[in-house]
Amino acid sequence: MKIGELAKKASVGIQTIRFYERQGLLPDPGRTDSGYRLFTDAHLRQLRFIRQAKALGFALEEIKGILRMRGRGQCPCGKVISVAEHHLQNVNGQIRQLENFRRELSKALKQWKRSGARQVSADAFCVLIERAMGGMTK
Amino acid sequence: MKIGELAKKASVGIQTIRFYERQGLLPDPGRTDSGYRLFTDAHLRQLRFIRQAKALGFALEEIKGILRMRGRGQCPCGKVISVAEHHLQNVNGQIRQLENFRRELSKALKQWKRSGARQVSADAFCVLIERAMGGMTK
DNA sequence: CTTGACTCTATACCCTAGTACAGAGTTTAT
DNA sequence: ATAAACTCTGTACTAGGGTATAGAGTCAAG
Repeated sequence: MKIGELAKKASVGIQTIRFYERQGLLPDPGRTDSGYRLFTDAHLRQLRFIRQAKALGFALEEIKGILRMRGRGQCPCGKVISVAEHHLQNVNGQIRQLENFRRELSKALKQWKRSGARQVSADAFCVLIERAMGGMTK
Repeated sequence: MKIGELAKKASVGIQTIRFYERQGLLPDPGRTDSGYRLFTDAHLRQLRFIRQAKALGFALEEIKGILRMRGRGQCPCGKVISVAEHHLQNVNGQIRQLENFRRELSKALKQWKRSGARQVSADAFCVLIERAMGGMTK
């Protein structure tokens, strides 16, 4: 398939595909005689994988590393695991922070709405954020 | 206090403080006769607030808006609330995604570790990410 | 009174992840 | 055969959030 079709199927822009190719995130597609890129379903799968991993918070560089390892078949070292574990740490931290914040925020929103919400100062909001951060490691 | 002391107390770089000042996130500090910035404890509190809000995922522009509202005392409109609600939506989505991913990832990590971990291919990791994304809205 | 640490402005640069545009060539539908 | 739609390369630009450097002035200790 040509680049436009791939872009549509993966819901990304054409420029983005060429950008990923330049960054080494997508393998060289074949070309027609006239130089048009010709992608396969494997490219589509990989492109979707990239977007998914990105949505989970992986940086393009990390994704590239993972793809490189995958390309070599079995991974002889614990690198995949350490990448995953590292990310898991971050994920845990983020979840804790966000949950804390959500709890405080939704509590405050309810109260504010009940009380007419006309007296909500941004100051109260700031205090809320400060409270929501309380007990955080970082 | 001078900029270096403030930087230390808030654990940010000196450049960052000047950057925030330029961006309108910190009010004009006073100056000595020779032009050195002189910050107060109020600046320190505000700077800490900025870092906290940032850690919660607010963009500098949003933080600026909140601070502007706080500066005007009471907020006459529901703007503070709508900022908060909007962010809460995002937070909920992020938490759901991350929890899903964490569950899958930690499960897989345990299995891999038990089984010697020498056979963990990056491919398995990719499959995991694909599974972790399953049932996601976006 | 000099040396080293600190601060000033201004400008430039970094990274991440794209997005846009110009100008040329190619394919497809009518 | 021609216009619309598509693709190519290369370059430049964007936004967000800083970080670095140069060259000059200032402050404190010995």
